[in-house]
Amino acid sequence: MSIAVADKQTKLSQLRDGGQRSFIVVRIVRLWDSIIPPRNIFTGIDFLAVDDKGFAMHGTIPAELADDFHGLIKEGHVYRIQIFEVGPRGRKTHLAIPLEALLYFNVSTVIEPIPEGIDKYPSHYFRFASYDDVMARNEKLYYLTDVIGVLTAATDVKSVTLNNNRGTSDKREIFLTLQSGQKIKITVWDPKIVELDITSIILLGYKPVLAIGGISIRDNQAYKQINTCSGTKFLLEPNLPESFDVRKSIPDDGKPIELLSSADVDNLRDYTYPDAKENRVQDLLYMNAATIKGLKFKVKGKILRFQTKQGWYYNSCKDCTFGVKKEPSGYNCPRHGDTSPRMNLKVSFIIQDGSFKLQTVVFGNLAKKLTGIDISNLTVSERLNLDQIPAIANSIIGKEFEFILGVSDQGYGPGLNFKVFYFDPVEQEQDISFVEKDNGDGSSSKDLMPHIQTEISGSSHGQVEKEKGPSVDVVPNLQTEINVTPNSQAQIFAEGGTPNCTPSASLTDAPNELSHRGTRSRRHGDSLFLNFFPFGTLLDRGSFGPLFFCFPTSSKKINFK
DNA sequence: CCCCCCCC
Repeated sequence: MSIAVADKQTKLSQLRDGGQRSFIVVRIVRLWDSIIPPRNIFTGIDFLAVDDKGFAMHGTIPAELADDFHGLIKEGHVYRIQIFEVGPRGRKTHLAIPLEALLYFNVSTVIEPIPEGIDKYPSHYFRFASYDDVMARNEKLYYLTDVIGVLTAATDVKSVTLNNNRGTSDKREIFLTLQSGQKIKITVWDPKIVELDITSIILLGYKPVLAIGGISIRDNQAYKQINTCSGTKFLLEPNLPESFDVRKSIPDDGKPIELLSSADVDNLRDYTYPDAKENRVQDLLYMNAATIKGLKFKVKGKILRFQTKQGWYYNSCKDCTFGVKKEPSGYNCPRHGDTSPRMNLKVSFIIQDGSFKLQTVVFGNLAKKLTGIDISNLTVSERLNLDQIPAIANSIIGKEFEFILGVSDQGYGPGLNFKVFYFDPVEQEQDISFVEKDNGDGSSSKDLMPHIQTEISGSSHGQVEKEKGPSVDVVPNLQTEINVTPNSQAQIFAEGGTPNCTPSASLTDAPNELSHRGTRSRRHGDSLFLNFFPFGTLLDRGSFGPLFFCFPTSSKKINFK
């Protein structure tokens, strides 16, 4: 096979929009099938390419050409690429880096591996965001976010029912402590769940440093929803300067990652409402409901009494929490159509701090935890007694709690009504408290990092922000790659370990790597996980049991504050 | 084909 020789090489930073006459030489540092959830639509093969100047570009191989190039391009390898196009993408979203111009393969593109003399090509490219960066970002940003931190905890896998009859999707929450000491919760969606092999990570026996490239951040009302997407890449114990910074700030405590119950985490708003402002009951009374909509507040108060004039439960759809009423045709849910009703707790109560009082409402499972009311255990007469709350609830009268509150439009009548998003009993003796470090600027790593990309001047794509320098790993092949082959769960390679611990042993070598195109056929090994860790039994506890426990040996009480 | 829950 003979390949026409383009006359000259161009560096990525010099590329202009349009068809390219010259060739480029780049390392493919990330490579993924771009798949849009929840219907798993395959839009093409995307990649992140870096040249020997440390300049990065997002590239894409259109879906029609994917089969032609699939076997020719592998993550971690360096290629000479000739005859391609440069330009923006129609839908500007989920790009790996803040650069609007992409590399586009076309039917004439020629790609040749460069086997030697490739040490100058960085093995990784990250632009790690600080906690404050993460909190400032949302779906308006067209590019994805990279983070690095210590992986401290993970939940079991839970199936989520999507809106608008779009089926279900599996998720697992993981918790990352960033260098500043602040924690973020990241939702890992199927099929990324198998790429972060939690079983193997537990077996490490310590909490590892984890770099994550390409997560998307959304504002979901007041809290940050941080999701994986098809472009997300996990790197365990990466050989990066930032790894050392993170480890220096967050020393190894010698314990494996914690396993949390997804049900509990869904009610844990310390993570999902990190911006909740501390306030007194008194402060909230002077606020304007219209202007604080969506905001969350952290307040302390005692439970004065219940308000049961409008009952302590409502009837909801059996499959969701929409309220349903009896119609001539039966019960009808806007989401699930014909349904049957079930009782759902909706408990209104007054909290007091000094002489100031606040009307609040708490729903569902959170209400069950707060009040101790278990609807399935009630007698018929208790259920029928709409204006008298079951006696067990009275045990919390007079008790003090810290609440996460937000204005509710589901309250009782006009005026300020607050919905409870989370509560935590205020106890005399605190057991173990997580000590949050003050939030420094988290930028010490910046000084150690080469600023290659930002030093490039006269780039034709002036969009690269000066926010952070790139993190460039110039020592390839030393970091542990997470093995993504579904049936090799127990394999995690140690630093500098096995010979197949090379970038090429990553995503593209998994035999069924492309099998999820347009399908939902892939299953992960969750049943194995659940067999190992019987969450249901361990976590079936009273209202105020330990929030978390550490598998497998200890069952300590931890207050996340 | 176009980026997933978290409602009441």
